[in-house]
Amino acid sequence: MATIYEVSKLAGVSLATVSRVINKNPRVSDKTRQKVLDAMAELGYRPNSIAQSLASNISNSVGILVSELHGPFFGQMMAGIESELRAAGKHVIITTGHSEEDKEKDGIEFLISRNCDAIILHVEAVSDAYLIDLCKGKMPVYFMSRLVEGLNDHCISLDNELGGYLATQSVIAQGHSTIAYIAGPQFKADAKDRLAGHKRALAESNIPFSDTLYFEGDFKETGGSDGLNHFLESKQEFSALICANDEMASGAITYARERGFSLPKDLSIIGFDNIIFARHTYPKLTTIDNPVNLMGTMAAKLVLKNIYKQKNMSITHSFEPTLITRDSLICKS
Amino acid sequence: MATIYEVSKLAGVSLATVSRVINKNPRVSDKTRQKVLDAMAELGYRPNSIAQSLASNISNSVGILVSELHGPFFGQMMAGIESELRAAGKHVIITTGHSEEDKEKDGIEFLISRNCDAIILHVEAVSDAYLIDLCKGKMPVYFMSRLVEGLNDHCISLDNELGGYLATQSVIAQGHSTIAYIAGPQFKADAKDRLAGHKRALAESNIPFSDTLYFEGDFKETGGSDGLNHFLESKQEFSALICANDEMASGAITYARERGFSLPKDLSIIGFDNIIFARHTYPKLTTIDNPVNLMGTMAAKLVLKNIYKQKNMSITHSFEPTLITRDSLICKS
DNA sequence: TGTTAGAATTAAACCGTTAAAATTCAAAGT
DNA sequence: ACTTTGAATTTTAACGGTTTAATTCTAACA
Repeated sequence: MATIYEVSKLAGVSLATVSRVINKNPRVSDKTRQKVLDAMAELGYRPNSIAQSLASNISNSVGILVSELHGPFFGQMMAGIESELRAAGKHVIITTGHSEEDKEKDGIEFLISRNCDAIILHVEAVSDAYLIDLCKGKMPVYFMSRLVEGLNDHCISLDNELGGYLATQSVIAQGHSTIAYIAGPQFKADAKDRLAGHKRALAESNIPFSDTLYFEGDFKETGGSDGLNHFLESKQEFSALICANDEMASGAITYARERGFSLPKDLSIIGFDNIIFARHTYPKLTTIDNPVNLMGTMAAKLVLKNIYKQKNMSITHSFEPTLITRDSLICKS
Repeated sequence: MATIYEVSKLAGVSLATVSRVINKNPRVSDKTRQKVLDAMAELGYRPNSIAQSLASNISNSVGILVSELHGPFFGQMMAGIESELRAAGKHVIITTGHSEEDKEKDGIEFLISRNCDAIILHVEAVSDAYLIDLCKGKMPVYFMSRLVEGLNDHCISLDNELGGYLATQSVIAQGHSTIAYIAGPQFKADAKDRLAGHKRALAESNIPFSDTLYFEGDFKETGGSDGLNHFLESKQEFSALICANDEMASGAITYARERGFSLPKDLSIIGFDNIIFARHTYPKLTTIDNPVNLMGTMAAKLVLKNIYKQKNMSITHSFEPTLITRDSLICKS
């Protein structure tokens, strides 16, 4: 690959001049600029962004850490961030944390060492204290789907407690009073908040929270089937099932039918997240919308505004979940 | 962030010695090594991988270009590549091409300029000629889900033609003879190959291919509903519907039910890819398995073997699709 | 014609690391 | 005691750019 040096030689100008035309610095005459441009074209020159990054301390790329690369939730999130950033000519460096503390830290270190201009994190295993400490460093850090105490400006978050409340309230509004709940892993803040919202709605209607109608799932399809199986084995009565995310709800729906249920007649089910596939279950899944794609673009806008100094960026830090009514939740018969 | 220079000063040794302990070069005495290690710990030193990359021309990261960040197909693919590479201590830089020629080229340029040690591409819009040319360059390039003429060693591919054949053959084996087909975008090689397989199976059974039972979809849910709607409007008779991927099949299933179909009785449907959600449609989707996650790990192994010189890597370049029998395809009544 | 301001350009230092060549050092061989 | 040898270490020059300060060039003005 041709270097800036070869370009400068061919064009008969200095390195600095070539650098200036690369960076669209106006302090170069049209004549000279053209000479340089021609030379670059002739050599097929392309700036080495590693070298640029080292010299200028700007990489035009922002680091992203997600828990997983697959799954509808992270897919939408990454897509939201990337499209917004890409439109502004910035690139994205993605790595994973797998919801494990060590791997999350490792991923963060990697992004920092890659000289990103900023990093956007979706971390679940790492402590608030660690994050607060991290924010004291030189690298600008932003958080997706997590509200860190005192770092509100750095967070784009969803009111998961409200979402959890909304889900349960909707179920109660349909006349259900024996309600099973499959939670997400409780070390994850969003799973915990959703459960808290569930409990608040329950309390508000004077329905006691019952341990026997509670199951901690894994946020995956198997969590839904395992949870439902658990409840069924325990011979509990319940007319509605709340799942802390749509994947578990899908698993539960499929498993319910395997166990001979007719849905939604025999059991009402509600999910959370409103993933694309939620409208392709049968019955179509009633769920709580989590505008994760939008939140992704917002996180991107946040760094565009703060780091790349773009104007006219209005930022919303906090998002509210809404109920999406479909077919899987009906009146208690 | 502390630099190697500060470490060397604190430890009282030269830059080169510090560099040697960073790189685990044995040519340094235990005593000195310890001094350096202590200094690094005290300063919280972390090598700047940008500078390392510039100096050594090795980045320990491999670039990945996918069409989209969301969607089950790419999710599985990225996850497969990443997990294998991560286990070997390598990192991944992901960017997107959005199935558009310009963006694909732009993404490739970005990855090259980032000094990746190799790049793995899932490109759809760019021509074979361009790729052949690209391979002549200095950057090692590998292709996912695409077979480029003469570049077999660089490709990890699925026999899509066979998959298409398999799907149609299975449908015919169930007694169907009026078969509608919703294809993927025909500028994509895999979509074209799947269609070719479909036609071969048809021909083999002396069933004529009918333009009126063909629809070119977009590989998304809407492609399925639009396609089915198109066939329904045209008052064609057909007892089975083949979709070139599972997302379109899901869309078709949902739409069929909206139009009052009872599935699978009124219409048999088969998909392609075997995405996670295929088992959560109702009826559960019969489909063709596309081991894209496995292919991802294989692509990673390929670069681990060729670029990072790891031993004991046995590579499979070509994968075969298999039929996954579930509930959405039944005998013609 | 001689100044001079301002624009265009260049030279040189720097970014944080690796690596080849040069140097120091200690132990072994004669 | 004096090389020889090989390991440990340092020196110095890359890597491919950016950027500041210094310099040259132009053209306008008195």
